[in-house]
Parts: sequence; C-alpha cells; structure tokens
Amino acid sequence: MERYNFRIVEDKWQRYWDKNKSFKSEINRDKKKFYCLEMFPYPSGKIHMGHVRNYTIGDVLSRYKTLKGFNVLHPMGWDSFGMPAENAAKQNNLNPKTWTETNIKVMKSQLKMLGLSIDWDREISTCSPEYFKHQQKIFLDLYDKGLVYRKESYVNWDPVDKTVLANEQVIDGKGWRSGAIVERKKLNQWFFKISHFSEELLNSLETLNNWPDKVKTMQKNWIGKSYGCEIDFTIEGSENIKSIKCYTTRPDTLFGFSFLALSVDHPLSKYYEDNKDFQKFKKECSKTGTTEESIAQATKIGFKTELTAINPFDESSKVPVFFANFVLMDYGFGAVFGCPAHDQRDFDFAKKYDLEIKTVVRPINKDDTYKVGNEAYSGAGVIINSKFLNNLNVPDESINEAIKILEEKKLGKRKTNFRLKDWGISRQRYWGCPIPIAYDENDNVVKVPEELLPVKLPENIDLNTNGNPLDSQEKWKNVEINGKKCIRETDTLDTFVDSSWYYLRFCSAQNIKEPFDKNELDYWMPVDQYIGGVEHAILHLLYSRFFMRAISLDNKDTTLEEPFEGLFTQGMVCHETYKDKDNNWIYPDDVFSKDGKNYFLNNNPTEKVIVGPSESMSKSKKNTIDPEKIIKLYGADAVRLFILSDSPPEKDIQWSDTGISASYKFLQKLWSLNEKIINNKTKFTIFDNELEKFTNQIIKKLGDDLDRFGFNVTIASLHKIHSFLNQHTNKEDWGSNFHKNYVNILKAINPIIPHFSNECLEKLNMSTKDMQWPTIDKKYLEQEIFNIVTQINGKKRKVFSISKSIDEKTLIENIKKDEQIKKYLDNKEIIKTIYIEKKLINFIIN
RNA sequence: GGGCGAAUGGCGGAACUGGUAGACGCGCACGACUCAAAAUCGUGUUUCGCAAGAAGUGAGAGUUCGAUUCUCUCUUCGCCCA
Repeated sequence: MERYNFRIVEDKWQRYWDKNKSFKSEINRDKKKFYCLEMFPYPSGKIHMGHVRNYTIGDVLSRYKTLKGFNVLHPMGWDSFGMPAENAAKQNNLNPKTWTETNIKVMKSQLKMLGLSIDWDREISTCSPEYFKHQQKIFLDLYDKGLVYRKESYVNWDPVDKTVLANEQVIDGKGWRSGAIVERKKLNQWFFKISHFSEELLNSLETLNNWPDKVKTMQKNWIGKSYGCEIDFTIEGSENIKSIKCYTTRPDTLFGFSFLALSVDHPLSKYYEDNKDFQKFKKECSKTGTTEESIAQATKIGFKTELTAINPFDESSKVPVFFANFVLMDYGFGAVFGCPAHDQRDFDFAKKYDLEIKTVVRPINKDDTYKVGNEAYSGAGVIINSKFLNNLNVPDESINEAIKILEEKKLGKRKTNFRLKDWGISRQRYWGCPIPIAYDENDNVVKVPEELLPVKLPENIDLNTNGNPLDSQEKWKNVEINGKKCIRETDTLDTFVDSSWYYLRFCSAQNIKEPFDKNELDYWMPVDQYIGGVEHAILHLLYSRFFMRAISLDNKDTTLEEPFEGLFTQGMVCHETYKDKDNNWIYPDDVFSKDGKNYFLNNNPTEKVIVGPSESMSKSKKNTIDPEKIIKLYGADAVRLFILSDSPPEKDIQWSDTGISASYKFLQKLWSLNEKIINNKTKFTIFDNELEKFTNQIIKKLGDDLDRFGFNVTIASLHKIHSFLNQHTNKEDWGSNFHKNYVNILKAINPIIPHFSNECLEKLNMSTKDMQWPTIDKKYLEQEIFNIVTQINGKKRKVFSISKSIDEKTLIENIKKDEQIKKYLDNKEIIKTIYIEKKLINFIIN
C-alpha cells in the first residue's frame, strides 16, 4: 500500500490550479456572487501563523461557496507602504521598494504553498504607482467634495529623532525608538472630514447584522455620541473678555461648579501672549502628549488668571478661571467647567489648587448629608445641595431638567457632541503615497492636475537624514503647475488610507483608466464576508466605512454606503514562551523536552529553560513557529486541518506539536482507507440504507457547520467519517450505492483539505472541475428510531429506543410497565406527565 | 475607572431555539504486532463507589417538570477604551 505523499500531491494540484487559472473570477449574471475577502498582509518578510489561520478560514469559505454554486471573488494583495520598510531599508542600506518587492515575492510563494484558491490576476500592491495613482485621484475628488482640508494641528513630536510619532508609538510619554520625552508640536496637516458622517456611521451600525456585536460596540464607543449642553459663562475681571462658551455633558452638577478651565490653545490665550509666566506654563503643557490617556495620567497643572466666572444658576457664586493642561482644544470649545466632586480630573485639580469640592450628587443608598471622600463620585444617584434641582434622579432626569432650565433662561443650548475626531492623514515619512498637492509662492493649495498623476516617490533618497527624507529632495519638491512655480507637499498619506478602498480596487484591479469600473462594482460589491483580526475593529474598519460613504457622496456611479456585509474576526495563534537563565527569549526550535513539562536548550542540554505563559506569537518574544517549515514537514492540508481543528475560529488557538502531527497522522489514515477502497481488496457490508443515512446526515451537518463558521466541529465530522467507513471495511459486500456516497463525501470535505480530496477523486476517475456540493436527499435525514429519555421528577432513569410510528398514549403506557420505571412509580401518584415528542417523558410523582 | 466577553474532565474543546453534559481530538492506561523499540491497530478513560447508585458545567441564589443554556449577586481571567 502506498503512503500518502503530500509533497507530490500538493505540488501537483497547486501547479494544476495555477495552469488552469482555476480561481479566475468574472462577472456572470446568471450566478449569485460571493465576494470573500481577508485582510491583506503587510509584506514584512515571511508569512506568520496568524496569516495561515486568517487565509485558511477565507479559503475554506471560498471553496465551500464555490461548491454551493456561487460565483466567488477571492482576491489577494499587499498593504505595502509603511514604516517597517523604511526602518529595514535604513538598517540594511537599501531601498524600501527593493525590500518590499523581495518580501512580496517570498510571501506570495508561501501563500501558494498553502493551496489558497486566490484569483492572482487581481493581485494589487498599494505601493505601486498603478495603485496609488488612483488613490491620489480619489484624494482630489474628496477634496473637491469638501471632505479633505488642511489645518494646523498638534502632533506628537520626538525631539531627538526629529519626527512625528503616531499615538501608538508614544509609550509612557516617550518616543518608542529614541526614548526622548515626546512634545506637542503644531504642524500644518491634512485631514479627512470623517466627522461629516459621525451620525450615519453610528446609526448604520444597526444594519450590519452579520458583524460581531463586540466590534459594533467598540465602534459605537469610539464614535462616542454624547448629549449635553453648551453654556455661556459670564466673565468678570477683564476689559476684553465678557463670556466664555463651554460644552458639558453634566449641566446637572452646575451647583458644584468651583473653577473654569481653558485649553492653553483657547483663542483667549492671545491676551496672555506677553505674559512670561503664561508662556512658561504653556511650554510646560507641551510636554503632555496628545492622547486622551497621556492627558488623563499627566499631573494636572494650571495657570490662574485674574478672571472670574459666574455660575449661571447662582449669580452670587463666582469662581476662578484657569488655563489647564488637561483641557483639549479639540473637545467641546476647549473650555470646561470644573465640578471636582463628580469628575476625577477636576477633583485632582481642585486638590492641588485648594479649590472648593461641593457634593451635589449622592449615591442612591446614601442620605443627603453625603460628602465625596478621596475621589470623585461620577455614578448614578440623586441631586442634593442644588436648590431647584434637588431630588432629581441622576443622570437622565437631572441632565434633561438642567438643560431645560438653561434653555428657558437663555443661558445654554442643548447640543450633541461626538468623540470621533477628523482623521489626520499627514505623515512625515518617505515610504507612503505622496499627497497630490503643491503650494504656490503664497502658500495657496494647488491640486496636482490629473494628467500629472501619479505623483511618484523619488528613488534616490537618503533615509539617514533626520525627519522626512522628502524635505531634502529639492529637485523633486520644485514643480511647475499651470505655469506657476510650486513646491510639493512633502508629507505622505497615512497607510490606513491605502487599505480604506482596496476592496473596491479588487473588483477591477486591472482597469488602467479608472480606480474602479461601475459595472464591476455593481456586481461584486459589497464584500459578502470580510475576515481578519479583531485588532482592526476600530480604525481600519471605520476608515473603510467612511471611505465608502465619501466615495458614494454625490456620485452617480455608486450609492453604496457599507463596504462589508459580513465580518468575521478570528482569534490569535499562541505559543508558550521560553527564556534562558539570563532572561533572553528563546525560539521553540531551540529547546527540547522529553516529558512535555521540563524544557532544555538544544545546544546545552543540561540548562533548563524557563517556560512562560502562552501568548500570541510575536517576533519580540520569539515564540513563533515558521509556517513554511511546518508546511514542508507536514503538508498544507495537515496545517489547514490543525489550524481549524483545535479551537473555534473566533477564539485564540494554542499551537501544539502533537496537534499538527495528529492532523498529519489523520490524513495518512484517511489515505490508507482510500487505498483500501480503490484497490477494492475489502468489501463493504454497509446496507445501502444505512450508508445513505450516514452520508446524507454527515454532509448536511458539514454544510450547517461551515455556514456558521464551526470549523472545529467540521473536523470532528471528518473523524467520524473515517471511523464509520473504516469500521465497515473488513466485511463482506459493498452496497451498490457505495461509490456515489463516497464521492459525495470526498466533495464535501474538499473545501477543508482540497489537495487530498482532489487526489482521491481523481483516483476514482472523477473530474474535479466544476464540482458541486452534493445534493442531500431529505428522506434520509428523517429518523425512524428515537431515543426517549425517561425521567422521574426531572431525573434521568432510562432511555428507550422507540419507533416513530408509536403514538403517545401507547408509548406512555408501555413505559409505565417497564420494570425499571415501574419500581419508581409503585405506590406513588403521578401528578403530571410531561411528554416532548421524540425526545423525553418526565413523570412527576409525589 | 468604564464597556464587552469568557469560565465545562489531566488538556483543547462539543452540546442547534432550555430536554441523555463531556461529541471529536490530544494525553494517559491496558492489550495486539515486534527479539525489542518506534510506527501502526484495538479497548478503556468526568469524579466517588466492588456494585446498585450518587455527585457533577467558576461560587451562591432564582425562574422551570427540567438549566452548561434564561435572570440576579459575587469571584477569577481575557480583550477594548481610558
């Protein structure tokens, strides 16, 4: 008997699929389409296990939908702009482009080794001018629609590297590379007006029925709609300043008002420009980062002005006005009223400057003498110490009433506020899509005309200069547009822009003239199933939703608003972590264990390795397993089997050596079963009826489980198939329908282990082209025999196998006569009998 | 601090709308094959008990004839936001 040689089989089918362009997709209006998309990878060097899991899930689904008769679009591309390329290029002294292209080549070959059903004719790479040419055009279109604008804004500035940092590159207020304390710096930056769609992005979350609730909640919180009030505070103590406008979500705590705080960037700061102390304070504030977190953690500091603000609810109450570092100009009007008792930041500030802390809300279980202790109380409760607001329930009733009174007195106005801010897209980097904008001598914005697109990146650059390398590209920077001398914008676009519309580009990836073809878009969009990591739950998915809307705005070619009909977020791949005695991380490949508990170094077998907890695979902790190595050792089908089998796909999975080798062994077992069948050395005793029942039921179950992403359960079914067929191999005679049923089973497992299934089908002289999911004969799904669980007072006592033809009355009478049941019923009165058809009988006795 | 989610054998996990808890796999034990080992095949495997039987899905309550599933309180863990 021949052993299963996955190397030969997998290579053979991968060549076959390539040669025949088996996964090429074209519009076919007679068929329903299915657009299956996985988040495209960043070409960082090699694929990792996370990719393997992501793309295996997408591939099983694509192949399954194809069998089900859908016209499937399953493309792949490269998210190929970004910092790692720039950093790697610096280290290795080469061009980011070269580095990126080499990686793409390697990773593409690795993806092909997995046997993915991808239409490679639609491959795109975001760093290629053929792609970003269209992106620049879209940028200019959005500019014309008023959805792009330029303004001065604060950035995280690393004074050592002389570069702008993204929020996630600021760790504990320091630059992730230089370790320098990050400063706030004002720069002219480009923004997408995502806030234009705040309300719609929030509301239409409700229409996304095939999205995980978790992701929808995260987006909802991120958009952060709040209801509140703007209040005009009357100001005393200045010639110039008569009132200050604040936004608040808690006007009901106005009686606890004890100071008013302004952002140092508030327009009124202009009156303090000559004040040396204020300038010193402002500089101090610039050391606080721009993230909400860094502000929350920073020590609260303030600059007291000579101004006082009057409480609109109590004119006799006048409080000091400060500039403070914890007030952001971006939120509300850059001014907040401080109520220390019921807001922690205000509380910290009041403690420091010895301001009044007046309790105006008590928790429900406390009485009116309640006073806040060492921290603010921001929970629900009842209003106290607040005259006409007393006894109102916090929050809903009290806030509404407070706003109503403020509006009546014309002191304030109800207002909705969003936490979502406009999307800053300028990056002071080389390896990104150039912004198609230039500036004339007067710094007016000049659009680069379409015929001059794409604006390409200069290739001979010096990456080792501080700051943005494009700044020093004099030749590239200077450009003549419409006869005017201009200087190019040297910032490039945030790479999230690249991935915000790539799903549209796949629909007509080869269209040179237009970003997308209306006809193709009409047919393929929206994406029916999008699959990726939950780490993109907010930014990437929200930006993509914004882009779809922005493109559709005033556009007769597309009116689509939501790009992704269905979303699935898969869990991470985890592995134990290992360290040597000097606390250095060690790769799993460099350790060994005899008992699975104690690990030792390969190159020093007496040194014990410290085993840490299992964490998501990452290069920094070296707890990675190289997919290519594993595929070469066990084969793609075995890897697919394992990555799907051990955990439900939305949860984390533990990589395990015994797990992958079990998958490999299982394929060998399936193969030897297939060999037995093909060689017809053994005969089968399965009666047609029994076989038909098994086949139809298991295929139904496989389909149901695939429909609901229950991949781990489908693998269990594969094991059941093997054990059922194998049990019947050593007996007398094949049923006449054996061949048909076996072929149907091979087709049904094809999405999961395609190479194996194709090979077996071919050996049975079956064509693997245009395969269809087997039709299920419903008559075999009906059961004739049922297990009736018999309970006494809800406790299981006996299980009866009952034919479906027996009626309820006879059944109950018969069961009552059963020896084992009878002994419980003797001398007892049956108060109630519960009968659930085909399932259970419960006798309630006293 | 806020939001969301999870908790089931030695381990990963299964159980569709409340109806036989532990499918399937790993591990382990025993057996077969072998001079022996590996590989392979077979049998068993929630706990206690010789057995009949009893207990059992993080803890405690509640609804129900019946709860892993629904409700409340708590504990622990995870993720996201701060």
